[in-house]
Amino acid sequence: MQSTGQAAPRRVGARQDEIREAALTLFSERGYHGTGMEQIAAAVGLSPSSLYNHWKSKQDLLADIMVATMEDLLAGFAAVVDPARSATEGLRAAMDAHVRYHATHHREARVGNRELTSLADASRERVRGLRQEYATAWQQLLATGVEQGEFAEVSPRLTSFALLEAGIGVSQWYRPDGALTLDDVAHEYAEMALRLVGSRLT
Amino acid sequence: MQSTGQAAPRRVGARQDEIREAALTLFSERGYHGTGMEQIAAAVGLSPSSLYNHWKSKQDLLADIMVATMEDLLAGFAAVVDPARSATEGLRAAMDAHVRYHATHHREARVGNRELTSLADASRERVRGLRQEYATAWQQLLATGVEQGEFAEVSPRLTSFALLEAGIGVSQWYRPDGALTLDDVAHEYAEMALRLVGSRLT
DNA sequence: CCTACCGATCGGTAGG
DNA sequence: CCTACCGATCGGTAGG
Repeated sequence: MQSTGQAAPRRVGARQDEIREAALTLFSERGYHGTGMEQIAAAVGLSPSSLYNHWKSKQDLLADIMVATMEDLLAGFAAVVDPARSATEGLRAAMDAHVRYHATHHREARVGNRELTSLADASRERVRGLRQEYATAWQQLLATGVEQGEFAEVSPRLTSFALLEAGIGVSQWYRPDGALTLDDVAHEYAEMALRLVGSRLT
Repeated sequence: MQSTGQAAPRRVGARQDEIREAALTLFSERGYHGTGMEQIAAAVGLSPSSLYNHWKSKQDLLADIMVATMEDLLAGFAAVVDPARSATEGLRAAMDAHVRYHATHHREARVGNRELTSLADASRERVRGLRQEYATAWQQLLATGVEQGEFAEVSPRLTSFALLEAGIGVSQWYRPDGALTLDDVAHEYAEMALRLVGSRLT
């Protein structure tokens, strides 16, 4: 929780960010248990013991990374989905943001999706709660579209699971220097989402 | 590779299977690097050193599990997709099998999707090759449907990524004692697949 | 299949 | 921010 809600004037140290960044890369490549504090230290040019001047523990680094990831996804959803507009526009915007996030944050996506069981109880429950919040927001968006007759009679639950998972998968294959631009991919997936729910406003 | 291609008359020991089973459960719960040989031994009531009478190494257990998983998925696809039938029937059958596998093998799905980087070079390349083979089979199935005008003009690559990922996701939430039966889920996802490609034969 | 044990590495602390 | 070091645990082997 060191990266959010810090109203104190003393800003977060650059070294702290540097260490977090190195940990994020290594956790995503080798997994939490496959990464040693010594490797993180080597990546930033410090001795292992010096890391503890910036972070309480290895576990704290993981918790900060995973909580921030879910908060970013939730903030992204809230920023682009306007409840005053149609469910079609909401779904298009949500899928666009969801895919953009995963295409540009493959390290966060990888860690977020494989290390839930590596978290200590308290932070695991916190991350689980945020994930549930995100899933519920999607499900409600789809339920609204179905109720208002804007979407076909699909299952909001199954459809939201399928769309979320498909979007997360983008983090596994998207490359900035590939044939498809970020705009292309985000647009294609948003169109897929509207096709899957059978939106009548497209 | 101890579970496949064993033409020798001496059959695979029950103990070997027992150990593999325990390793699969533990790897899926705590990850490969988060699991110790001592925990696997405790799960089957042996001392850690006795495991080495049945398996060469911890790494060998992981390789066997991950290779077998991909071979099962490929065999499942080949068993249900009949090239003589329509692309629509092929996609329906492929998605049905894909979802059934993931709903009933959540441990294998979890390990398969998070431990690729924990594999030693040789087996990692082997698993990567099998994954590529599976992805290509799906992509070709979709390309055929598009070429023959049976599906809409979707991107076989992106659509196959989305469908594969959505189906894998089922392993994360499906419960045998839940509201939806295995048949329900497999059927719903197969319908989603046909809707996503805009099949004209439904 | 076990006891006994190997060197290596783990996350983290003491003390300055 | 470093050196020096802690106890614990790691995967694996020797020998019977």
